[in-house]
Amino acid sequence: MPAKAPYARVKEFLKQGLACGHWQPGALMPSDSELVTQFGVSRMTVTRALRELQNEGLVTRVQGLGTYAAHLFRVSSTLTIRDLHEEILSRGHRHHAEVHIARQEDATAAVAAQLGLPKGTAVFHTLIVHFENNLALQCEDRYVNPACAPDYLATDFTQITPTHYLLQVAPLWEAQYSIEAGSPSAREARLLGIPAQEPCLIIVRRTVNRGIPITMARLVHPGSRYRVEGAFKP
Amino acid sequence: MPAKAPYARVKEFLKQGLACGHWQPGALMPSDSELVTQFGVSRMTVTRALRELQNEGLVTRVQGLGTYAAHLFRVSSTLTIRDLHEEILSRGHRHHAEVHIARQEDATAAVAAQLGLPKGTAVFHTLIVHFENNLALQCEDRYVNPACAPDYLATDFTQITPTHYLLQVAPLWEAQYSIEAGSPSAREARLLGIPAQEPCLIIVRRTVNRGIPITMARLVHPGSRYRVEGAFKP
DNA sequence: CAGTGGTCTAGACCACTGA
DNA sequence: CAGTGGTCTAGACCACTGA
Repeated sequence: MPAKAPYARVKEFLKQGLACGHWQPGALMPSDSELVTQFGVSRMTVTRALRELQNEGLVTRVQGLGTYAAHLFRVSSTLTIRDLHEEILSRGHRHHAEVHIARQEDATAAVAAQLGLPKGTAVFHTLIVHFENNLALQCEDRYVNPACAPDYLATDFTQITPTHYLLQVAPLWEAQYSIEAGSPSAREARLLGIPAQEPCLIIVRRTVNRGIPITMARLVHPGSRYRVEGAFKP
Repeated sequence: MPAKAPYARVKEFLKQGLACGHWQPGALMPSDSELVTQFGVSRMTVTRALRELQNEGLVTRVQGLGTYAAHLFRVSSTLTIRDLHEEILSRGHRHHAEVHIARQEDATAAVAAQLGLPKGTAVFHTLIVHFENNLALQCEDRYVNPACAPDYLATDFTQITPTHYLLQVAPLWEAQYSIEAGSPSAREARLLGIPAQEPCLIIVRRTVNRGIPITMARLVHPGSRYRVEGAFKP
């Protein structure tokens, strides 16, 4: 096992001090030059340790003032959103999809606004139900900006998920999403094969690439069959 | 406006190339030394740009081989979990809390297992309902490891939320959580003042500090009044 | 003014990979 | 072996803050 890198030792030292409360939130922490002296390393090394702590939200650095222990009232975590097909396969289960709608439509006012297009513009619309071991897991109602993916409707969605296809067409994404609990629409309940009053986990996601809206999707999951999990670490 | 820093220019250049598909996922990207030559900067500067792209999951670097465009099939995002009190105040609304339970109990087998304690150990239990402008927003059912917060029950929970208090006692957290849709229990429905069949967003969170479990909480929110939002960027 | 963090340079040594 | 990324050093100049 190789010795720990100096920047990692500095980082570890500071992290320990924060964890044991040696520096309370808001407290002034050692300056760069103090750490240089204390650890006998160059300033670049100290800087790297502190920049990583800053990126992790553990410290706040202010030019001219110093480095402060962060107020951890906002804890951020990494939530991984995966392609459903891949997620199901990784559990060792079978995935298949039923395509109920795959056509071009004139955008309603709401859809047009979300995709940044004039009302009435032709957009692609798909409605697909995804199954894990023959149990309905997700009803995916999606609109796509044709300018971003002109061949979208030529895809065989029983083989390739829209998410997978769109990631290939536009590899870099920005997105906003919301996660809420709600009731399925009558059609969604029928397609998912669940009672109309079953609570569902509903994710609404809007995706943008280089400022151009690509797609928006409403993903409805039976509450008893799906949940989002995550972890956060300091 | 100050000129953009050199490391930021290198990073921007690479990000653009990835966004426009110039480097497809898995493709070999320019080496450190090529970028040094191309941009006329020192290697530390190039390294910083690439390390940040690596931390963002956009590239993969392998010693001896090179830098590769990442496969973006997993997109990770930052989900911010905030202290509810702060969250409500930041919307300019009023927050108040009703404390229904605040006592010591003998841990059931399930609670003991989650907190890493023997069954029957004394633990702290609170049940608090949080209101935003007099509308119930969250029913918080929480168990706390007394070893981590011996004075927990002395807190006035109408003034200080358990989250806020525990963040002060143990500032650095690790946690696992799950988010799901479900029905409230009969008691939760009564406390929240909602129909028993209203879909709820349920967050279960277990928190650990330096390997020692601190607390576990079941947070139940009326689906019509609360949702989790987030964004991800490459 | 002295002290702070933000950033950069021009070198260096190392472990690693594949030819 | 030449080329790759991982990391470090010892300096430097700058913008910024508060005394």
